Amino acid sequence: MQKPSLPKGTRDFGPVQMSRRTYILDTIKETFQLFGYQQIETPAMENLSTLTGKYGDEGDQLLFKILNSGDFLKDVNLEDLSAGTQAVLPKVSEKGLRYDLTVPFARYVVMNRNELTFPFKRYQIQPVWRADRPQKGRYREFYQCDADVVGTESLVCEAEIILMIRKVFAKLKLADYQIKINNRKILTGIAEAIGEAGKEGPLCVAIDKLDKIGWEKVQEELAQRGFGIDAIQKLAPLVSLESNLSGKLEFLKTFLKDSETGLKGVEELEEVFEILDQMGENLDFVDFDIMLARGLSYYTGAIFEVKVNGVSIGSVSGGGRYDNLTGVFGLPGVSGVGFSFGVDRLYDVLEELKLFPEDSLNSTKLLLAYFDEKGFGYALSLLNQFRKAGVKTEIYPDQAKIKKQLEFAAKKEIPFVGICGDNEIKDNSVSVKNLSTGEQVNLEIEAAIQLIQGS
RNA sequence: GUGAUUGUAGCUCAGCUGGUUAGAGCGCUGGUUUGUGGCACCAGAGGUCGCCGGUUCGAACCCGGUCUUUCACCCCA
Repeated sequence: MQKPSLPKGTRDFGPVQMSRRTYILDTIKETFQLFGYQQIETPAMENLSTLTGKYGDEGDQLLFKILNSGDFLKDVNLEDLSAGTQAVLPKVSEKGLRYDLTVPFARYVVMNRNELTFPFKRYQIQPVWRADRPQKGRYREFYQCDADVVGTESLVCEAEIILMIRKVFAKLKLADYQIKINNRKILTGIAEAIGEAGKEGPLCVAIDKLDKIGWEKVQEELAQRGFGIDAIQKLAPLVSLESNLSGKLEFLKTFLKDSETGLKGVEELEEVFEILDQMGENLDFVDFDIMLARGLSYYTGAIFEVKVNGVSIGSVSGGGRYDNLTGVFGLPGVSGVGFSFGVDRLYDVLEELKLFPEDSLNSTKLLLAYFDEKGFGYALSLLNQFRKAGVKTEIYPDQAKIKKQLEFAAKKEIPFVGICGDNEIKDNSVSVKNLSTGEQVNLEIEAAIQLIQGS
C-alpha cells in the first residue's frame, strides 16, 4: 500500500470549489460571447517544435516535455549522453504540454487560415502547464481564459478588451482594481529617447520592478545591464512623473518628440481612449502606466495588466497586441490582440474578499426519508413525482436509521426532508420538514411540491 | 534554476536538554433516544510521527539524502 499524493503544484477541485469555479467561468464565457467571440479548444500537448523558442530561454525551461512512447532511448547514443541534455532532449521527446493558449492559437490560425473568416475572434478556456516552482497564486497546472482577435489592427479591439474586463469584474462584484495599460511602442520610444535604442527589453525588465524595489535599485540594475549614466538620468523625470492622463500624454509627446515609434504609441493609446469615448464609455478603472512592461517578447502594441487592490495576489489578467505571432508558423502580417483571465488567481481573490455567492453549492432541495422497508418503498415511489415537477430530490440509498438520514441532509445542506412513514403511506402524503427552522407539516404530494418550489 | 522554510490522528495543533504505552480540541462511529438532525452527556475507533538511511543502549526530537508545503529571487496567470 502506498499513500496517494499529487504532483507538485497541482490540485484537486472538490464540489464546493467546482461550483465556485463554474461561477467564475460562466461569467467570463457569457461576456466573451456577448462580444462575439467563439470558443475553440486545442490539444493539451503540442509538438515541441511548436512550443520551443516562443517564450524565451526561461520559458523553454518551464515547458513540460513528454517522453516519447515506446523505447524512447533507441536513438540516443553515448555521444549524445556526454554532450548533455541539449543533445538528448530532441531524441527522447517530441511533444510537450501547452504553456499558454496564445501560441497554440497562432498555430491553429495558421493551419486553418483558409477556413477562418477574418477578423477572427476566439476564446479558449483550458488548463496550461508550467514547470515553475509553486507558491501563492502560482501553480504548475492552471486555467487560462483567453480571448483574442486576429486579422485586424483596429484599436476597437483594445477598447473592447477594457470593456470586457470591466464587465466581468462588475459581475463578480469586484470594485477596487486597476486596468493598467501601456504601449510597447512607447517603451521602445523611451529607449530611443534616452539614447539606448533597441534595449527596451532589459529596460522593461528593470523598470517593471519599480513598484517592488524602488527607483534607487532600478538605477543600479540598469547600470548593471549596461545603461549609461546619462541615459539613466534622462529616465528620471519619467519615473517621478505624477500627473493625470492628459498630463502624462503631453509629457510623453515632448519626451518622445524625436522617436517616431514612440509617438505612434502615444497616438495609438489616445485613439483607444477616443474610441471608448465614442462608445459612450468612460475611463473608469483604466490607469495609463508608463512604466508597465510585460515581459513576453511578442507584444508590439498595447499591453494590459489587471491588478486587484488590497489582496495578496499578483495580476489576475494580462494581455496585449502582437503584430507577428503567426509569422514563425509561416503566415506573416497577421496582427492580433488578446488577453487572458487567470481563473485560479481570480478564485483566490474572490475567496480573500469573500465575494462568492453563498448558495452556489446546495443543489438538492429534498431528501426523502423513511423509517423502515415499507417507508423506503413508498419513498422510492415518490421520487419520480418530485423530480418530474423539477424538484431536485434524492433518497438515502442504503436503508438506514432516520437519524442518519437527517444528519446526511443537514450535512449536505439539503433544505427539506420528506418523511415517509406509516401515517403518510396511509393517506398518500408526505411530512415535509424544514431543516433550518425545524418546522414540519404533513402535506399532499402536490402541496409539498408547491411548498418546496416556493421556498 | 538559486536561497530559505514546513511535515505528528480526517482537520487545527501540543509533545521539555534524545528516555517506558505519542496527547488535546474539533470531526468521526456507537449509545442515552425503535416517528425525527442540530444541543447535552457517556463510550469507542483512529497515528509506518512524510519517506529512506545514519548516529545512539535508546530517535517524533540529532545528522545526511529525498519528497512535500510555504516564502523570497528569476519569471509569470
